[in-house]
Amino acid sequence: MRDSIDRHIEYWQHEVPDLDVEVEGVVTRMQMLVRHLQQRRAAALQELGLRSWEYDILWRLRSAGPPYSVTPTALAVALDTHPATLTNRLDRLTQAGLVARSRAATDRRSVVVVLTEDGHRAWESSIGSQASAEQELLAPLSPRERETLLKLLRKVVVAAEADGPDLMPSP
Amino acid sequence: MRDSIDRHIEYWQHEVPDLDVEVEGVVTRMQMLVRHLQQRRAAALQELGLRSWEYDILWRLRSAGPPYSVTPTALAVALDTHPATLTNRLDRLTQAGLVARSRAATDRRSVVVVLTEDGHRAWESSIGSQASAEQELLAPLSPRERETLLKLLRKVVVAAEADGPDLMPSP
DNA sequence: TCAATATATTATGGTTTCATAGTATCGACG
DNA sequence: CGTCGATACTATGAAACCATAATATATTGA
Repeated sequence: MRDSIDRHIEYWQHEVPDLDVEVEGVVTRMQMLVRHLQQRRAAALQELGLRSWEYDILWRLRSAGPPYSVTPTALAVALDTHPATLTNRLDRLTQAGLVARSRAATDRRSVVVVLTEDGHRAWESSIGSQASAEQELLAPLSPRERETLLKLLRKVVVAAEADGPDLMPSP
Repeated sequence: MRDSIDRHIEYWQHEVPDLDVEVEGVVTRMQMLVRHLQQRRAAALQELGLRSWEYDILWRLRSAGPPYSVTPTALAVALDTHPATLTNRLDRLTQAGLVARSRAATDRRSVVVVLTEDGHRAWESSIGSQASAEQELLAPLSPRERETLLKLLRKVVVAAEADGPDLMPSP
């Protein structure tokens, strides 16, 4: 069984002979799958009136656990966005009533962003569609295959983290 | 052996009990690996005075094969960027002397973008670092493991393409 | 052939993002 | 204590991006 990536790599071989077909095949498929999932997630969120970046912020706050508060700096690092961009986005989320800012008790330079009740509701209404999109993507694999895939990816991640910072930034 | 994604998912379970740990583990790792690779690629390109989007366009033109020409519309689809954004970027690449525009012979509504000699040189100077970054990432896997990973990913891609368009847009 | 519709690209204006600098607070050290 | 450097966030202006519409050419069908 072949897919569009097979066809492309076969085609590229004419142009770039010293291409590692297997490496390219793995990397390109991961890129395409991530992009595909992003598009599906964005479409599902749009139905609920949310943008991807809005969901990402809500998700970060939610996964921080009670009291569901994170500083803008931590959010900027975790979401890989410019601090000034985050200020703008938090303004808009505040405007929409999904988050609120308040001064940190311990360090008054800091601001903490917290989920409002509306924010919790917005997140809860969208988490289901997000999770099911991911499950749908991996549905063609058997439980055994999924486990194998997980182990292989973990091996790659472990090695990548051995000589560098975590790939998963902490909130 | 555990990685940062294991730690995070374990943590999330407290907050989101009905989380499919395995699905989340696979999806999150693919996302993180793709992001990591993008950052490494961008860093390597910066050394050569190129931006990621510049490389992407050069790569698309190169992989099109002789005469290394593609229309802006095809590029916009393949690179998933807005046509107007592409116009702007082609302006800048033309300014830099890496590509040139000319009217298509068969359809004079169309424009074809071609690689200049400088464009070819720029691409050739960067392809090596790109390929080696990808190989480095997958180095921890044995040939057998890489093959397994490839097959599993292909299976997912094949299923995703069964009820939709190709994940890999054609140039 | 000519009108009508479709296609390919680019120009324009509004929104978003980014780089820089500014304000306020904290911590360390004399 | 008081100054100095470091940290946390945000305001400002520049750059990039996107949605829309405009221009030019092609294609179709009387």
